[in-house]
Amino acid sequence: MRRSRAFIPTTKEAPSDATLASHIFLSRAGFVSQVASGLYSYMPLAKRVIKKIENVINEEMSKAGAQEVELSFVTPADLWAESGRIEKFGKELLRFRDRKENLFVLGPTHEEMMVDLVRNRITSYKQLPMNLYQIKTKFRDEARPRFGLMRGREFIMKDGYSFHASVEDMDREFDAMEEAYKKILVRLGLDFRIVEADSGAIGGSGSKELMVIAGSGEDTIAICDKCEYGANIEAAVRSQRGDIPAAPEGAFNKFHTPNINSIEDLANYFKIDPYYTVKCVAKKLVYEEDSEIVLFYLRGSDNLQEVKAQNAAGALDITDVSEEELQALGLIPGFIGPLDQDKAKHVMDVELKNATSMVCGANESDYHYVNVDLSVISEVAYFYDIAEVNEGDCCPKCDGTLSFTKGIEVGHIFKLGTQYSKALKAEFLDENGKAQPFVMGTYGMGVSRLVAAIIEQNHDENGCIWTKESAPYMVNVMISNIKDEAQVALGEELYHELNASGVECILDDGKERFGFKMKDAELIGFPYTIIIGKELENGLVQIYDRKTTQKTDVKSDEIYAKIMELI
RNA sequence: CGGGGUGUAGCUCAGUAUGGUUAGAGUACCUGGUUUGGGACCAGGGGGCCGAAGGUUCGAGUCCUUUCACCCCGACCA
Repeated sequence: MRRSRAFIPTTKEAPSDATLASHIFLSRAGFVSQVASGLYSYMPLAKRVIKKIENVINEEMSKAGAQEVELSFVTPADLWAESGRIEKFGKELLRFRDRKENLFVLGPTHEEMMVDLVRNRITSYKQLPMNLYQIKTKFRDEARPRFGLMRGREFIMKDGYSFHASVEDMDREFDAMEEAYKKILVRLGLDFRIVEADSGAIGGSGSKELMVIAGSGEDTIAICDKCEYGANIEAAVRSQRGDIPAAPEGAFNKFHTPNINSIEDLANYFKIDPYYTVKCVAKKLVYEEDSEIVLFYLRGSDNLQEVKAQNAAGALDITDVSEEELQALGLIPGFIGPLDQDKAKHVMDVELKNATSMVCGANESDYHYVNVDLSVISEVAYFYDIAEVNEGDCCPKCDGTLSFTKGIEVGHIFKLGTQYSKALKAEFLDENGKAQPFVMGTYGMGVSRLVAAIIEQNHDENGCIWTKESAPYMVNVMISNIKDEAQVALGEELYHELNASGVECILDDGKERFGFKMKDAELIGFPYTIIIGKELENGLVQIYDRKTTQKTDVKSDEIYAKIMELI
């Protein structure tokens, strides 16, 4: 492609609302253009990158034995009613009626559609397993789209669904998909981590997220410094703490603790480690029909993980509670404790089971109990892992230490089980001629989000730095002075040679000056730019490596061989 | 969905408190010239229903009402 003919509208300034590097650079370099909230048009460069990513996905899916299909974007609302998700998905589902007044939704994900496709077509265990996927535009009417391509309403996603005769076979496929996804991200040149995730309300026996490591990521993940363990903070667990502080001594007693109503004050007052205090976090749990206040108890050194808390209570939602609401129940904020207390439901963190030498609220203003032995209630209390892991905690898989990092969720794989096949009555006959619902797995990967994630991880102050497998063009042949005939001649020759060799390249034949062309090349982020400039008089050209920003002199008659070697 | 903000040239923004020539700048674009290794310079030029609708007024980008869009914080996000 000739730069002079290409539709690559680069700009010096970014849209005022762009804050993320990917949003700024993809806009400035002429990859995308916003048309409405969460809606973007892809210009030629972006389209090329998307195709690159799709190719990698297609190749790896093909190797893994998955088959590509394409389901209609507009999906009948009936199917969503059948699975019950039309309610659950709520306003994110964009609904509309056709001229015959039939209700449709724009597909935000395609479980129902895929199950509908295979039901009554795959009818025997002999036809299983089956893995079908598509790469397609999705639409979710997000309450608040943001961050450019990272969280749009319309986005491109690869979504795959596998069908199995047994849980064991689904597990096997799940592992195979994890491997395939790993290969895709490795090929795209990304630094990522596969982490354990909260399965959420959708259920299923397990799920993992593929996180691209980037400071701008919206998810916090805990990773081990020694082994492969990694988990979303919502799901992260830890092993027993190694360096347990010395326990305070003394006998059970009730102490006057005037105005001591925070963990910090309490620990200071008794000169003990917060580890030996009991923290109470009150939350309102919302269920389908009603809601209630639940008290969550943890060690003072820990914080409540709300997703875990919500799961522990089996609730749909978890919200904050005001002091007034607590007082209305007869609870005294700052002095709530688990002993002799039945005003609200309790959930105790597993670490409190049989804990001794604890200080906790006495459910009486300005009083705490000390040296409490919680084994007295360990038989009857409800224990659940509700603590959020802290940085420095012990890895649950080895003796390493956990640390936090931010990640961008670019993939999510789920063990769905029979949830959808049961709801939609998608069954096959097993060896015994008995009807069974399909055991399913589902595997998603955000294609347009990957475009943004690549840039989040690979950019500098001057612009994009595309990885080799994702670059819209591998080589930019830059003629620095279009009026110099020798430069033009070599540029044209090289351009034709590279094209003939199947190298994707741009010939920068514009009339701009050197500095402008360099800034442009850096902004767009071609992995290599061949600078044909004034050194040509001495028989030299340069190769500019976008990643290292190094310029290397190469003899002009060796440049073709050299660049072919690099790419 | 709650709270806040902004809509003026392709883009980034002045101008709006106090209504009054022909609505501005930078950048981008076009023409001519100079320049040619880090977004260059000079001269000339095109480009606007001042988000939309209604109202007040002799007169509205500016005041009033309604409405739409976009953005930010939060909630939400199989």
